[in-house]
Amino acid sequence: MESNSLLNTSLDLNAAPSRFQDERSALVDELNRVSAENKRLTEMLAVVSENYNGLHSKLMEYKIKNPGMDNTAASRKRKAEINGSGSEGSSSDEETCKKLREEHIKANISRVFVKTQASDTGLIVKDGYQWRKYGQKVTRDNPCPRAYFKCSFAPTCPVKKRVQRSLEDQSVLVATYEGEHNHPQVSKLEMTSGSNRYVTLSSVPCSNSLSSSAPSITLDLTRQKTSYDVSNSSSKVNTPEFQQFLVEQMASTLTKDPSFKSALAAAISGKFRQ
DNA sequence: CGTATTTGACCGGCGC
DNA sequence: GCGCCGGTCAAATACG
Repeated sequence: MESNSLLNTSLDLNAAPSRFQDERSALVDELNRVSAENKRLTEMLAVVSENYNGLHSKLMEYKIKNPGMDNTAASRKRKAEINGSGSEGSSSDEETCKKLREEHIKANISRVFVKTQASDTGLIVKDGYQWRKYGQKVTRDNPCPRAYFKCSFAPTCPVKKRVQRSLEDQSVLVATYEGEHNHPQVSKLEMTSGSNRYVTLSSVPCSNSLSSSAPSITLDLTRQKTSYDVSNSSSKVNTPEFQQFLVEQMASTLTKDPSFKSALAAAISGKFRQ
């Protein structure tokens, strides 16, 4: 709103032609509209995050109170292990520790939806870490092959990831991370540069730590260059008005993008399922 | 030549 | 016990 008045002031001083004036007022209207939309979406996201955090903490409480009540496919194995060791009653401390470690790694599973360009057919998700591919498989539920990666620091770093194209939107890559890195990122540069421009839509962590389960949406703004080329107007880009305009336009573009909406919906429904 | 990727073989868990 | 399926291994191949 502040930028609005600023724009109007400069408009009067310059006594611009009416066509230019119309263009400006249209842009200001658009700016106001996307500001409102952005505000609304931010509020919605805050509500969703709040609900998720509440549900997640309740789920964790419930799991602690009722171990073994989890009926997901992933936990069936664990359940069998618990039952098996219970009936035998002879598992050593070493085995128990190993199982606990494995469980801890399995608990730190997070899913990340990554929007790629339509022309990008690879299964590479640049996340700042270095990965070594060790397998690829076509699964039953999805005709797109699933790629298996291990962290390059393995076996020191036990983290694995699976990358597969989304069944609903094949331009969206679904990366499933297993475990936590015990070393810093190899290159942060890889996350923001390179031939691919990614929009990391959402991470859906399900670790036991609440602090790490806070929802995050990371936008790679390099993508916007295609729509809003500012390379020839470097004198304008430093003004707060223009920067806000850019931010608003980026937000507007994302909210209008149907694939963004579908991926966001998938991420939110994923959170609720968990 | 060393390293990364590909791809068919193999293994273990699970349901019937 | 058998077959299916997802995950992993490791030899072959590609690449710089």
